[in-house]
Amino acid sequence: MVRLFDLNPQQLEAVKTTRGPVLILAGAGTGKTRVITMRVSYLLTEGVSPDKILAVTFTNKAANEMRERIAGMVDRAQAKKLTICTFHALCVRILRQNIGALGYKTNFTIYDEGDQLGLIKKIINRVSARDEKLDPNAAKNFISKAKNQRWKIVPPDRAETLAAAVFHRYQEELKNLNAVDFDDLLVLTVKLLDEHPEVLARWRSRYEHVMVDEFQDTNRLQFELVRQLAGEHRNVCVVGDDDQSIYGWRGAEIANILEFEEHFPRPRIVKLEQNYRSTNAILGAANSVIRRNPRRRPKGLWSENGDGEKVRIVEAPDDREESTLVVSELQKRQQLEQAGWKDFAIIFRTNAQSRVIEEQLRRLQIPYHLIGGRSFFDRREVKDFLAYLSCLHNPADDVNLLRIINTPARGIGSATIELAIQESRQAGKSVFETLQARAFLELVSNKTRTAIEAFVRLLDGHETAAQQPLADLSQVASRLLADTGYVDDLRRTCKTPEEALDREENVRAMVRALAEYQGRSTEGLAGFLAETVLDQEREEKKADDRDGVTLITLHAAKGLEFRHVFLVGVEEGILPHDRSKLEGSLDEERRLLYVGMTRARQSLTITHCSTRMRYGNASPCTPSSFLKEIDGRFVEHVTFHKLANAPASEGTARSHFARMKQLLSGDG
DNA sequence: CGGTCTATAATTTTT
DNA sequence: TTATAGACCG
Repeated sequence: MVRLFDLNPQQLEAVKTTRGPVLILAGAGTGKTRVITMRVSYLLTEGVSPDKILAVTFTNKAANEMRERIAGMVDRAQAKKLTICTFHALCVRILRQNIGALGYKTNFTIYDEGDQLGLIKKIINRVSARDEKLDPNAAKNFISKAKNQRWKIVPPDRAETLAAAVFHRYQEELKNLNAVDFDDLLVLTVKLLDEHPEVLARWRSRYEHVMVDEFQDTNRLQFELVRQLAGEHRNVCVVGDDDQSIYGWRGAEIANILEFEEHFPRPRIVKLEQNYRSTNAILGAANSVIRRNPRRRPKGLWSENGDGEKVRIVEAPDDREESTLVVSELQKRQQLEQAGWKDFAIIFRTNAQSRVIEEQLRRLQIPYHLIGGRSFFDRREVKDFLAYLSCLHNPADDVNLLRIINTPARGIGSATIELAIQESRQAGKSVFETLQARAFLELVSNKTRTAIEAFVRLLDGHETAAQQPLADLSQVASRLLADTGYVDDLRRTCKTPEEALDREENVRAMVRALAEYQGRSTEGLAGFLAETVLDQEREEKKADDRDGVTLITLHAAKGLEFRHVFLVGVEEGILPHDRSKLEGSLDEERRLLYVGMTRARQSLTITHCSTRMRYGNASPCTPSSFLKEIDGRFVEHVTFHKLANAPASEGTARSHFARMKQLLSGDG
């Protein structure tokens, strides 16, 4: 049953306002997730049919969590009928049914960013003259930005820039390949609903209530989609916090939340400001920083958790000393409070900062858990594996074919590949088809021809095996790996045996994932590939339940909380990052600091250095200008010397003392 | 063709 | 410092 009596008045209002547009401004730690799940349950008790409710999130993780929490509150059968998914998954669902109207086939494949880059490189080579060089990554960003702003695709003859020409070609090519990229999922869905009223009508009536989580992260297209789906009945409830908008560089439009009323007039606006996470010292400090941002919805977090210890700001001589200090402070606290390592997080702006800290933690044999960095799915061997599978599924997929055509090296070099691409373009055929064309084979040397023929036979054979109705796909995959000698090659090319072992294990994990998928689905290779592309949840589950200190970037830390937080490297140039000044996104950097600060429940320590090793040499550093903005009442400046020599810092000793007192008074 | 060497650049990363 | 992309030679 829905336990409404647990909610504070604002939360209650958010839950019970079920008609018309609602904007819930949910500050950090204000029980947002509870409000969303309760609201869904409440809708059900009001008699709304579960299949009329749509809840959209950004990540699969968030969607899964929401689903689980709701499942624990309501009838199982009802919970199953709710639509809880990411924007992208929703788009796939819509497109799989109706993309035909846009001239694509319903079995389109989804390109991830790697595939995208591969295609762009191919096009740049073709379009641009030798003297002109265009950075493929820059082109990719340009294309993504253009799509998210709903630019019209400019025909190449009228394109003012090379980038625009590449954009046009890219889009053409994608359609030929019957492929869509991540952005297209949104672009095409919005286009579809825009141009086909009958489709729009169908999806509009499908959902009577639309909820969106992390609304501050939506981009223009996502907002447009929400408007299309909810524009008529206007039962739309968006939840977010403009102060935690940190993905502007990815196209998130903070204006969506700031100017919500313009698109959904007269909404009910509910501010959740009571924080259940942190002490008032932490909240006061965080409030004083974020208040400086010009464009935001004013709000202030408060809590009933007491003042707590002051936020400590420490200056260290250099980054190495900084790590030593942070790690030893952390260790002291852990012992004093009998805390688990899981209670601690060290948060930084850039991944590179984690290195020195890791060294320190390793030296003291403190378990830790580094989040992010390179995603599992960005690993070379994982991508190769998926590319092989894609080729089995669809050999006409040039991008994936080119990825593995000479991996491991099998005697098909760049000159041959170049020639094959050219031929395939002239003949209007896929590269794989070209490789089998007599005309093409006559152009290459005997040796190369043999290599190509062997490659074609290899793919053909396994493709046939994979297409068998009852094929054991994981077995086909293992055999393919063996036949290509991929694993042997992996071992050979790795510098250290550990690396080889690690990579080998990654490949095995993919084979296992495929077996697991086949155990629960009948969608075959296509289904596995689509799911894998859209749910690249990192393989960190094992590490998750092990005890350990969390090392994490500010971005990745959003949404998490820790008892004790160390925010390191808070220096001008790092936070705010130098690049942000060029881009004029200082506000977003301030929000990053705000997000970092509000992760802490009990204690927050901010450190900065006088000198830092940057790219191999020492460079002087000054404290972040944001630090001056923190209200002095909540701060304690601790000198490095004092901290380094004291057996326990003042703050720690005080909290220890408080704890003792609590124990003695018998209510601890 | 395939390995090695040198130049270059360097946030953040939900799908 | 380090990763990676392109140039260069065997």
